[in-house]
Amino acid sequence: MARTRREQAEWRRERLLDAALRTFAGKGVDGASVKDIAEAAGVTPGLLYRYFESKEALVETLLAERGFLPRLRELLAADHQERPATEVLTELLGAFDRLLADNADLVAVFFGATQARAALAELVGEGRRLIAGFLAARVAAGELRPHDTATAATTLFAAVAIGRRTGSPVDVAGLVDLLFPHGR
Amino acid sequence: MARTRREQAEWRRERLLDAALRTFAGKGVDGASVKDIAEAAGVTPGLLYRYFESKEALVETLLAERGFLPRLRELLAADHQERPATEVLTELLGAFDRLLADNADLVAVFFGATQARAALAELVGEGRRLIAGFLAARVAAGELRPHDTATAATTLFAAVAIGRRTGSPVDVAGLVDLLFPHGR
Amino acid sequence: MARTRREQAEWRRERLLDAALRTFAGKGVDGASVKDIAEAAGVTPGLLYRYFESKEALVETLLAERGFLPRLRELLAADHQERPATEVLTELLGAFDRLLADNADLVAVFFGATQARAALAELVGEGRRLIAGFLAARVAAGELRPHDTATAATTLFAAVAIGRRTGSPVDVAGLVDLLFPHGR
Amino acid sequence: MARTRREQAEWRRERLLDAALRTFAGKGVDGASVKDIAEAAGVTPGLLYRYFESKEALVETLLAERGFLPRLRELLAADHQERPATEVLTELLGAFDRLLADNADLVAVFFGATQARAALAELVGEGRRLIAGFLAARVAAGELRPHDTATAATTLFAAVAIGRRTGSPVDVAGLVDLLFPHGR
DNA sequence: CATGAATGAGGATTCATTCAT
DNA sequence: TATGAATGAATCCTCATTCAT
Repeated sequence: MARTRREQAEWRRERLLDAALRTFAGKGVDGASVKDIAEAAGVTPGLLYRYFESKEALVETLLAERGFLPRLRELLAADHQERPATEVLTELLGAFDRLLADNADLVAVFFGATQARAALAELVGEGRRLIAGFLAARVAAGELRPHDTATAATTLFAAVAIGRRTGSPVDVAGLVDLLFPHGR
Repeated sequence: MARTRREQAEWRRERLLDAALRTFAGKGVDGASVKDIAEAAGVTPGLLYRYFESKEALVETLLAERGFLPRLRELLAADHQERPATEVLTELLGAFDRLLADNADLVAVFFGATQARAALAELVGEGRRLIAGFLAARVAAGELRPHDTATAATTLFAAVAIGRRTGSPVDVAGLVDLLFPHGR
Repeated sequence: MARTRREQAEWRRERLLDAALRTFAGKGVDGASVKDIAEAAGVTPGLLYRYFESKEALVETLLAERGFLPRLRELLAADHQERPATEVLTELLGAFDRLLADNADLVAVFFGATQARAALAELVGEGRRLIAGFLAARVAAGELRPHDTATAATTLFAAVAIGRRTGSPVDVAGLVDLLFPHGR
Repeated sequence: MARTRREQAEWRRERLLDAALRTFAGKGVDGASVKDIAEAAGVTPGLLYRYFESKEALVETLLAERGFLPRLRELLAADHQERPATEVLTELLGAFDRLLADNADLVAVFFGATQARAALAELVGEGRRLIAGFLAARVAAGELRPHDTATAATTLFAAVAIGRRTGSPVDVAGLVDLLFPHGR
C-alpha cells in the first residue's frame, strides 16, 4: 500500500513481465496481443509502453531478465572436486530439470519465439560445453571410462530437456546410471 | 502439360502445401500471411481457399500429410530379428536423423506452431515406445544388459532431435556406443 | 454498371483521390484520418491500402497527379507575340486565378501539408520565372517601360495567390493597370 | 533566482509558449505532441496543463499573445503626415517584412494550422484596410495618382508576404517604385 | 479454375489528458 | 509547483476471408 513511486514502478514492471510470460506461454509470442498481456496484468495496453518500448522489446527483456542461463551457469560453475562423478552429474541434471520445471512458461516461450531460437541454441551449447568439460576432467582423472564426452554431454542435456518439454520427465538417476553403469 | 482436371488440382494442392511449408518454416506460422503463401506458390490468396478451408486447416493438413510419423513407423516396424542390436539402433537413429534433416522446414514448423505441440509430443512418444519395445526384447533375449529401457529410448531420441534442432547433429554411432559399450 | 475490372479499379482509385482531396482540404492532412477518407469515399479503410501504400503515399500521389503545375506551364508556354503585353498579362493572370479557384481544395492542401511546402515554392518560382521572362522581352521590345521585372513578376503572382487564399480575389485587370498604367 | 511565485509562474508560462512555438514551427501543430513541447521546455507533460487548458488552448494563446497583429497596427497607426508617400510606404512594408522575418516560426504555424486560417485572413485584411486608407488619403491630397487603392494595398502586402514565405524576400524599395514610379 | 476487389475485425502504437503523490 | 503513472480513444495499418466476375 504505502509504496513509493519508485517501488510502485518497479512492482508494476515485474507484474507486466509476469503477465507477459504467462500470456506468451499460453498463446505463443505471436498469438498473444499486447491487449491480452495488458488485460492479464489488469492495466491498459498504453501503459505497457511506458515500461517497454515495444512488444519486441518486451520479449527481449523477458528472455534477458527471466532467462535461466545465469542460474544454469552458477549450477555448473560450482566446484565438485571431491565427490563421485555420477553423484555430481545426478545433482546437476536434477537441478537443471527443476530449473526447466520451474520455468515451464519461459521454456514454452523459448521453444516458440523466433527471437528465442538463438537463445535456445546458446543455452544448450553452453550447458553442453560445461558438462563436457566436467566429464573430460573425470576421464582424465581415470574416474570415468574414456568416451566421447561431447556426445555424452549433449545426450544428457537433451534427454532432460525433451523429457520436460514433452511432459514426461526423465528419471535423472536412471539416466546417469544408463550412461555410466557402476559409476564408470 | 496434358493434365486432367483431377491431376491439375492435385498438383496445385501439393504446390500450395510446398509453398506453405517453406513460408511457415521461414516466417513462422503466425508470421506468414496467406498472401505470403499464395505469392510463394505464384497464385492469389483467394485460390488458396478453394483447396483449404482456412489457414488453420492448411497447417493441420501440412502436419497430417507431410508429418513424418508414418515414415517413422515404417522404419521402426521393420523386422530386425537377426542383426545385432547396436547395428539396428545405429541404423534406426541414423534414419531418424536423416528424416529430421530432410524435413528441416517441417521440424521448424513443429517446434514453433502452437497447434503442433501435441503432434510433437505424439511423435516423440510414439518413437519412444517403439524403441523401448525393441530394447526390451533384446534385453529379454539376453543380448543387451538389463537397463531402464524407457529412459534409454527417450535419451536416444532426444539426443538426435536436439542435435538437429540446435544445428550440431550428434554422431549416431558414437551415441549408441555411449549407451551400449561393447555392444551390450 | 457494366464496368470491366480494370475500369472499376481505375474509377475507384480516382474516387479515393477525390475523397482524399476533399477530406484533406477540410481537416488538413494531419487532421484527416484514413478512416475519414475511406468514409468520404464510401469504403472501408483497408481498401485504401490496395490502392495506395500508405497515407503518405496518398498525399504524394495527390500532389503529383492532381497538381496544377503542368497546366500552369501550358498557360505560360503559349506564344503571345502579336498582342499587347497588358492584354496578355491580364489573360494569363486571369487563367491563373481561375486555376486557383478551380483547385481551391488542392490549394488548401498545398498551404497546409509540410510535404507540400517544396511544391508550393516550386510552383511560385516557376510562374515567377516565366512571367519575368515575358516582361523582360516586352521591355526589350520597348513596349513596357524599363522596370524590375523579377519583382514585378513576384508581385503579380503573389497578389493573385493571396487574393484567392484569403477569400477576396483580386481584380486582375485592375492589378495589371496598377503596375502598367496606360499599358506601359 | 530570488523570484516571487508570481514571477516564476509568469516566467514558466513564457518558456512554455517559446517551446511550443519552436516545436510547432518544426513539426507542425498536429505533428508536435504535448510530450514534445514539454520536453522542449524541460518539464513534464502534466505541468503544461497547469498553464493551459488543452493543446488547442495553447495554440490559441500562441496566436493571440505572440501574433504580430498588434505590432502591425502600431506600425500602421503612426502619423506620417509630413513625409512623402513612397518613403512612408517603403518604411512600412520594410517593417512588415522584418516582422515576418523575425517571426518565421510563427508564420510557419500560421500557414500550417487549421485553426490559424481565420487569423491569417484577418491579418491580411487588417493590413490591407490600413494601407488602403493611407493610399486613399494621399490620392485625395493629390500626392499619388488616382488608382485602385484596395488592389494596390493587397498587392503590396501579398508581394512581401509571399516573398518571405517562399524564401526569396522581395526588394521593398523596388516594389514601391514599381507601383509608384517617380513617387506617384 | 482463378482472380482480385472488398470487408471487418483486430494488430501495435501514440497521444491528449487526468490525478494521486 | 511539479511529477509521472495510468487511461481510453484514436491512429495507421495488416490480414484472413468472401465473392462477383
